[in-house]
Amino acid sequence: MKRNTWQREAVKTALSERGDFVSAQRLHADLKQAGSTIGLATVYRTLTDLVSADEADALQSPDGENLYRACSSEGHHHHLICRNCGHTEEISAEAVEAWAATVAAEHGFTQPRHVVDVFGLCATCSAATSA
Amino acid sequence: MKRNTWQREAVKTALSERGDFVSAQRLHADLKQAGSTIGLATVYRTLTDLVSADEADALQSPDGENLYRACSSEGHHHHLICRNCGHTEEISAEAVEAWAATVAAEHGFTQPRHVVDVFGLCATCSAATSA
DNA sequence: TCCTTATTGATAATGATTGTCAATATGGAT
DNA sequence: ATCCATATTGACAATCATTATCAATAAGGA
Ligand SMILES: [Mn+2]
Ligand SMILES: [Mn+2]
Ligand SMILES: [Zn+2]
Ligand SMILES: [Zn+2]
Repeated sequence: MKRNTWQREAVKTALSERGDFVSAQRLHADLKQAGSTIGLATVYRTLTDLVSADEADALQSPDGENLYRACSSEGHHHHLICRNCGHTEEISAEAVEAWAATVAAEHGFTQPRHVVDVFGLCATCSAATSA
Repeated sequence: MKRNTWQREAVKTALSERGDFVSAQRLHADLKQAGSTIGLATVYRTLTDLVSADEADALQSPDGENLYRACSSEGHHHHLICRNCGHTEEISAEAVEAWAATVAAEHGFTQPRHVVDVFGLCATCSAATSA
């Protein structure tokens, strides 16, 4: 009984068009800027739903803000993020997935979740920095 | 001109005795519980300082709270954390280190850093939950 | 002991996120 | 097409961790 609303579509579209990680606050501000009357709470709810449905990925910025991104690849995966320009590339990490599950089990931990992100300087920013 | 205060010592001691990751809020509550008159702002300031001085490790819990821990081991390592009671076990992950470096290089990223933490329910909390 | 000023802590302010709830809109049933 | 039960929305308040203020205090060199 999941209903289709223009609000949900608006969030999905805005997220896809952007490509990089965005905060709920900023996405809402941009939507309003473009003339939308969508509410902030709805943006939060929709983003949370998208993450649950594996249609978007979330991560925490160093200052604690939650950032969201429309994922092109299906299923669980991780990210390689440029800490200078924010450019993001999706990466699979099967070896790490297995490792996380194994190490949790070995220590008697259940319901394991893992946070795996790689931050660095992308090729472009690396070149600019060394120049 | 860094001055030594009993407040700073109290935080360092409390953090060391605990061993696991704690939030500033909880550490402050425990200190007060034990009779200390230390202020909350001071706990926050001291923890931030300890991290800067590499005397403590910090990480973000899944719900966005900042957690701190007095680290015994010097080198780079990761953690297996109970998201219910905060119990922490240090884990080494050589395979993950290598993987992170490799995947970064493959995408042209330089100066790679990684965030790798596993959250779950420890054996004790798992038993309590299922009971 | 004196004095400069780093440090403290009660309190207010900030800011992201979540809860509330009456009004609205969706989609299946009639 | 019309009804209707209820999922969804959005303005607003509430929560909660963290930070900023700033007057009072105390560390430690002179
Ligand atoms: Mn992704
Ligand atoms: Mn550690
Ligand atoms: Zn870049
Ligand atoms: Zn536990």
